[in-house]
Amino acid sequence: MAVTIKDVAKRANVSPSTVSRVITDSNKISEKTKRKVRQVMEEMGYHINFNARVLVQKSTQTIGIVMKHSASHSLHNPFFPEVLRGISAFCHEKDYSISLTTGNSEKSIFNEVVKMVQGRRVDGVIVLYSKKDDKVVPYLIKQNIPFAVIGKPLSETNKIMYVDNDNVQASKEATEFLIKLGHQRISFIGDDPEFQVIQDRINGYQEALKLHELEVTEDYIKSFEYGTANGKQVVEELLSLPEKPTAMIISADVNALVVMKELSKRDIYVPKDMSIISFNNTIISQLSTPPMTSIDTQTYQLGYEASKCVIELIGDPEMFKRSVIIPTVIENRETTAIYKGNGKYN
Amino acid sequence: MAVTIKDVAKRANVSPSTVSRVITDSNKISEKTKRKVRQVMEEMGYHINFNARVLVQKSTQTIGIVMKHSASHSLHNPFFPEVLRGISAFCHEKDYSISLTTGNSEKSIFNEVVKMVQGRRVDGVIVLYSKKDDKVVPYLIKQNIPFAVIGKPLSETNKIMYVDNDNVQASKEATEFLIKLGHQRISFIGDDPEFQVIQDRINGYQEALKLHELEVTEDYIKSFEYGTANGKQVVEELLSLPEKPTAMIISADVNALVVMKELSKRDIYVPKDMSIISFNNTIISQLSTPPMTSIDTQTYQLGYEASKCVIELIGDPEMFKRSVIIPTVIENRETTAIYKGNGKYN
DNA sequence: TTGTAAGCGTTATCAT
DNA sequence: ATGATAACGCTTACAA
Repeated sequence: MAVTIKDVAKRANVSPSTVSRVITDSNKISEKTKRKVRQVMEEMGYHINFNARVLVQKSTQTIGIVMKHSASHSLHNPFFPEVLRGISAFCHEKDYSISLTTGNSEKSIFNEVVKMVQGRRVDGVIVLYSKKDDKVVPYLIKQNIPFAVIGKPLSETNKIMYVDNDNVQASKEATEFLIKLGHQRISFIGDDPEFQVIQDRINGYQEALKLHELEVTEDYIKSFEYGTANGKQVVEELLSLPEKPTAMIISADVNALVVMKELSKRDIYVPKDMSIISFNNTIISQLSTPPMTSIDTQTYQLGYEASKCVIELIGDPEMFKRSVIIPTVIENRETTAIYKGNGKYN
Repeated sequence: MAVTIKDVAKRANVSPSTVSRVITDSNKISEKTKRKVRQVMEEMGYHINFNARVLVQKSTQTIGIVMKHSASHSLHNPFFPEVLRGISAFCHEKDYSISLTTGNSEKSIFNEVVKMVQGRRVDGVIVLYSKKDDKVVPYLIKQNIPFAVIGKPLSETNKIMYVDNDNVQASKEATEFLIKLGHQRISFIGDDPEFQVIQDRINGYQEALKLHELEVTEDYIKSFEYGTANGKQVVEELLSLPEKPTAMIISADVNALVVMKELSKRDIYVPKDMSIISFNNTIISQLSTPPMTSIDTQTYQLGYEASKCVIELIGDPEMFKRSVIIPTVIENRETTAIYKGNGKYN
């Protein structure tokens, strides 16, 4: 059996409460006693039992991270490690631990969240997505537990702390970037359209088109998820259109890579025949051939700010529910080119 | 204040222990009582306080995951999400939670491990690396807590559960694969040589060379870490050698990507002028241009088996300390070609 | 089958 | 500045 506070107390000839006070470095304990007790703790190899402390203090110093349904999905996307890195960094600064959901369906993840929250295993939660008809966020509101969302919540935005890019704006800028290069037939390829981030980006894309009096063609808006065969299909559909697009905005750089591969199979060269802008600017877009023009969403920062939000909220549950917008920047690399009308099919 | 077992007991006109027994679905409680108690729990919105249970049962149903020093390093490598996915999958099956280290130095990670273990926050631990002079593993042995290592431990292998590929063999096979294609000047590029996995792969590489009576040239053995400028330097050094290599084995596909980029800058074509085999077969090697010939280390499986090991070990701490070797397979893609002597510099 | 009561290892309150 | 004692919310002998 492990050494407890009582064992230490006995050996140091003090009471358990004194030992406890030494642990928290209370200023009501004399330096002399502190030294003595600390020495005994050292000798006996004492270490605090975290669970006992949690039970009485009701603070776990742990935050739970809720991934998208299908951890697999989340974990396949290089977005995840990067956001986790940001979360992790701030948690480390504040000495918080991180607990991860493991489920692979919406339902099992929801159950885990309930277990985390009701089981008092976490002091706060970060939800890594925002999705239509999602039950997690409403549940967290109801439970009144500190949480932050990465992405833009669909409702009650005033009651929710969230960290997001201005995806509408970012996508609008990406579109305008292409328009300024002379492109008129621009396609938008998302991943799962159920997530708000995709909706926002579609909106920004459409706004830009309208602003420049270009037609909004539903046929140009596609989506597929990495890992399915649909990448190929999407490319085929787009290329079989009578008016083929000359540029694409692709909402995740993994997907952009898939598209580029499919294009190259068909001898369509990027950026000569097709311009591409991807989102996220992960290592993938930096190292692809050719390196991608990509919207840097500053994923690390997204994570960092999110954990900052929750941890502050834990400290003051009544605090003003601010939301944080992380700026995006276009990394102009080599997958975008001026439209010259001399591409494969113009 | 949350609803406790006592509140439920009172309302259901039973004793707290009865409620407790209903929670654990004890077979000594009548169906009738169970139904009644469950209904009251439902009505009152009861949910178990996990920490209280942990305190008495001494089981947290949580495993801790120890990343390489610098979470950033770990998290930048697509190996990590994949191994986590495997760990996560088995943990989910067994209803275990996952807790992550957040530190970014060897020292801070070690402290976190101590906190996890001594603070009784985890029942077991998975160490995601094996490294010379690492303090974590010896500590875990000393504490006698169930743990598993992903990678080959440097000593006391009989006392340690570990899951690994046969990296010596895998690297040997990779080398022989290239030799059979006619290559004689083969370079090996690792990442951090402090990790055992790199040592093993270097050994396998050298074994193969010797077996085929090829010279082992120290100048051909290089290493660099992603994120540093050293990738460029390594390529430059290799290319300035009087006897330039015609093939490379690169110990992580992110690094391979960096090398390929540097080669392409110098108009050296893969595989025409240079053959490349990478390790890990992540999405990166699958989608690179050209797609890489890569050793699939079955990272997911590595994670899955590791969590299986710890969780079994938690169930039976005296169990035989087996080790699991996950087979590797060469994915033959387009970065390797027969050596024809007509490359850039032959 | 159910209840009583002790105990898990802390911290917090109230004395001293 | 320190000690005694009662929580915290649960499980588990032991008793009934």
